Amino acid sequence: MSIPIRVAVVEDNKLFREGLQSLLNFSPDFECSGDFDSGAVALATLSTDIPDVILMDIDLPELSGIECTMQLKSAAATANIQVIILTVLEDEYKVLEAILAGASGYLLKSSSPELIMDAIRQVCNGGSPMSPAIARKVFGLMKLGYSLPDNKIRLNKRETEVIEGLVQGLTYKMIGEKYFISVDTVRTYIRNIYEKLQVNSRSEAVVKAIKYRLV
Amino acid sequence: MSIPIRVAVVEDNKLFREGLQSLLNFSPDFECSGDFDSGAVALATLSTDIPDVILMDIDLPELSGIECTMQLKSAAATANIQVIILTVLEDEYKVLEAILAGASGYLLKSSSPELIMDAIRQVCNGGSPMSPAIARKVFGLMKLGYSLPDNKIRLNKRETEVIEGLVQGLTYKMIGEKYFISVDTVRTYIRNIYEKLQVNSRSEAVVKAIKYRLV
DNA sequence: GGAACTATCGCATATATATGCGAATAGGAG
DNA sequence: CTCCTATTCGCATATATATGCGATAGTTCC
Repeated sequence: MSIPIRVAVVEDNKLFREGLQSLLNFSPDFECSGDFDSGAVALATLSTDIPDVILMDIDLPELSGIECTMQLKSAAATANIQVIILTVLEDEYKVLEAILAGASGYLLKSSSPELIMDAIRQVCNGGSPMSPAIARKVFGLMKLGYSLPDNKIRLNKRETEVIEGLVQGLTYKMIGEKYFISVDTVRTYIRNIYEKLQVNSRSEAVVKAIKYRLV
Repeated sequence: MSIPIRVAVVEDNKLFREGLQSLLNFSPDFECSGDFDSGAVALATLSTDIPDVILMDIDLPELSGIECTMQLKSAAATANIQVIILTVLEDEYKVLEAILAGASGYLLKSSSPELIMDAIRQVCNGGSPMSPAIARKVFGLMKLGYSLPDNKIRLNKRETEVIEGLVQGLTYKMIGEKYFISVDTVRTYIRNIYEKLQVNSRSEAVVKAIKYRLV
C-alpha cells in the first residue's frame, strides 16, 4: 500500500464539499488534507499545508476558482499542486481560462465518484482528465482558432523565417538585418508569401500564418 | 434493450483489429458493422454501409487515419459518423489535425476495453472522450496559442469593431465605411487600441488581439 | 549547353500606416 | 457644476508597405 494522495477541496456548497470529503476519506488511496468554502481561505492555508491535488469549484463567490488557481500556480510553493476544476456548466471560454490559469483537469460535478477518484490518480500521473462533454467544447474552440494546413501552402526555409518576422512585428529592415539579406530581398520573399497565402497585406498574412500554424 | 450501436473498425494490425471486433460483438450494446485494414477500402464501403461510430487507427499505411476521417466528414452521406481516433503516440499536432479533420474522440490504444466501450457511448451522446495523456497535450497547445486576458486591456464597443476590421485585413477606409465613421476617427480608435495593447503596428495588434481573444 | 528553378538584389512608385497635435459634443459619476 | 470617458472629426508628415518590372549567380535536370 502506498502513501495516500493528499487532496484538498475548495467548494462553497457545504453538502457537496462534505460529500467529496467523505468520498476521499473512505478510500485508502486518498486523504482529504483540508476543505475550504472560499478561495481566499484556501489560498491562505494551502501555502503552508500543501496538498498533491485540489478539487476546485469554479463558481466560488468572491475569488473565483480560476482566479484562485491562477494565484496558486503563480506562487512557487504551490505551483506544483494539480488542480482539477469542478463545474456544473460547460462554458468553453471558462474551460480555456481554467487551462490558461494552470488547471490540469476539468470535470463536471455530475461525474461519478469513481470518475472523480480516477481523475485524481490521472493528474498525479501527468494526465489531464476531462469530461467528454467538456472536451467536445474544447474541440469546438480549436476548430475556431485553427484550420487544417492546406497542402498547396508550402513555405520554404527563408519564407518561413520572413513570416515569423512578420508575425513578431518586425519591419522589413529588421527582418533583413536579422537574416543578413537586403530589404529588397525581404520584399521579394514577402511577395512570394502573399502569393502562396493568397493575401495582399501584412496583417492578413499574419492571421493566416497563425490559423494554418505556419509559425 | 435498445438497438446496438453499429461500429466499424479501421485498423491495419490484424490482431488488434480482431480484438476490437470481438470486444464489440461480445457486448449486446454494440455490433461490429465492418472491419477494414486500409483507409481506401473503408472509404469505399462505408459510404453505403454507414455505421454510427468508427474506431480509426491513425497510423494507417497509404491513406492516414486523419486523411480518411477528413474525407468521411466531408462527404454528406458519412458526415455524421462519429470518429474515434486510436493511437499509440501522443503527438499534439496529430491530435490537433484529427480534431480539425472532424474526429470526435481520441484514445490511446492502451485504453482498457471498458474505456473504449464507454468512449463509443460518449460520442453517441455528443461527448468527446479523450485519454488524459492526450488531453494534457491539448492543454499545452492551448496554452501556446492563447493568453489569459489582461484585465488592463478592455476595449469598448467601437474599438472592438475596429480591431475586428484590422484582423479581417480591412483598410482604414474600409473600416470607416463599414461603420459610417471617417477615416480620421478610425485612426483615433487605432491609436487608443495600440495604446491599450502596448503595440505600435497593425500586425502586432492583430497578433495580440488573437492571443488575448479580443476578437 | 540550355531550360528551369532558386536565392538573392535593385529601383520606382502608389498606397497605407503611424503618430503628433489638436478639437467638439454628449453623457455619467461624484 | 466639474471631471472623466466615449465618440466623433481634421490636418500634417514621416515611415512602412505593396507591387510592377526588372537583374545576376548558382543548381539541377535532361
